[in-house]
Amino acid sequence: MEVRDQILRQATRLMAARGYEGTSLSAVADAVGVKKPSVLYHFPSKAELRRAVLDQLLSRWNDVLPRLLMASARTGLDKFDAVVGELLDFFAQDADRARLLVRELLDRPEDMQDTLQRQVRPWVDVVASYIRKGQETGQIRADVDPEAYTIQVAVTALAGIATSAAGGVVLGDDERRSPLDRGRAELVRLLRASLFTPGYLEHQSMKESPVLRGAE
Amino acid sequence: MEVRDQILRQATRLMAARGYEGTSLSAVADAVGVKKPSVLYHFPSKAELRRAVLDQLLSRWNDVLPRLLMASARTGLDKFDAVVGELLDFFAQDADRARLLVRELLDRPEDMQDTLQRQVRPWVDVVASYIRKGQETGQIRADVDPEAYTIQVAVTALAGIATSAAGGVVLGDDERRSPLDRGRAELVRLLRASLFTPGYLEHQSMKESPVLRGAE
DNA sequence: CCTACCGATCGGTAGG
DNA sequence: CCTACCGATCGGTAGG
Repeated sequence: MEVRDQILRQATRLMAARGYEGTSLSAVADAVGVKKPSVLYHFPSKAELRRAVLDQLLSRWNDVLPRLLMASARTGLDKFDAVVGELLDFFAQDADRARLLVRELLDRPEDMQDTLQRQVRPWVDVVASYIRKGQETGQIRADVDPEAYTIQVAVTALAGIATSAAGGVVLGDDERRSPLDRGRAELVRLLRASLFTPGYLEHQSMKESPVLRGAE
Repeated sequence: MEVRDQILRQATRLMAARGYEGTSLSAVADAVGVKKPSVLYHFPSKAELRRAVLDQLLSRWNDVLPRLLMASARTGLDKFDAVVGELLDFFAQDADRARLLVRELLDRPEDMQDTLQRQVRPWVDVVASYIRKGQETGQIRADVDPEAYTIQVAVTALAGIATSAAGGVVLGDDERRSPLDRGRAELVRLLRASLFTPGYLEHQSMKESPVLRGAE
């Protein structure tokens, strides 16, 4: 089992960096320290290896993200910033998987439709229902499209991480903050300012966010 | 010259859909209707073909985008929506090139750093200076980071188009609007609400946008 | 998990 | 712009 996990790890890393077509089974085998036929013993074909890598990615995110969001939603701090911050940190630390998912969306859009429908649609609905609660109590702007907003957050976070290796350099002349921090801070500001009503932002200063507490 | 242009067109289309490694010179030749050595007559290597495709992409965008932004900025309509709308339409109609650029950012992040620094950095500075003017007159929020906001708009627009073939399906059950229109409308709302000051948005209803007129 | 091997396809060249 | 060809590498198999 040790070798199988190593194959998955190295395949994820290599396919994230060079793409599926750009990653040979020999390259995966070399990275693990075995020969090519051993890779094909654990995964009967290259296509099956791709599927296993993607399955592991989605099951990991479906496992970790809910806990992470729940946990940060319970802290006493500014909850919106906490949740969005945790989300961005998670993607940033898991940059290889973020890149790999973007590649899959580009390589096989049709095949990914079913997968997204089953794996991420339920979570979009959960977040959207929180947004609707906030709209009923007047804390969230009435003109927010709950589902579209949620997807926008996910796509933006994903894209920001996936392209950060090259794109961060355009923001290059700030001495105090790294380009990544600067882009991240602006993204959090952008998402917050476009979600909450002006009155709510001014008077509450975002110290408490009933959007997330509403669920408890 | 006819064949050379056809090679560039088909290479752009194929590399956008399948990536550089997933696109063979034979596949490009077949799509054009010639044999592989003819492709290598016009472009001495596959790497040179890639470079030509990317060069054409960037020179086209550097040529078309400025005109497009200037033109839409002069109309009497809501200028912010016009400019952002034109930008999104342009990327949507040029989806192959948007996908290809995202792939290049993933495949060769280091090589793309120089290219971005030279080709897009100047435009980021131009847009950022307009935002600063809007901040001085109080129409744009003081806490907006001009450069980071501009890059965020570009990355988000690019990522939205590049992943729309697969991602649009998650927004699937609205009968009146297509998922793409819905995502697009929410993106425009999000960018607008996070840019302008609440007072300016309420009183002016965005009928005039001095942000862009400031340059005339 | 390995050695040895398979046909197919890759990018690229010679030569016209 | 073509035919003919090159060595290298690809995903995958046989057999142990």
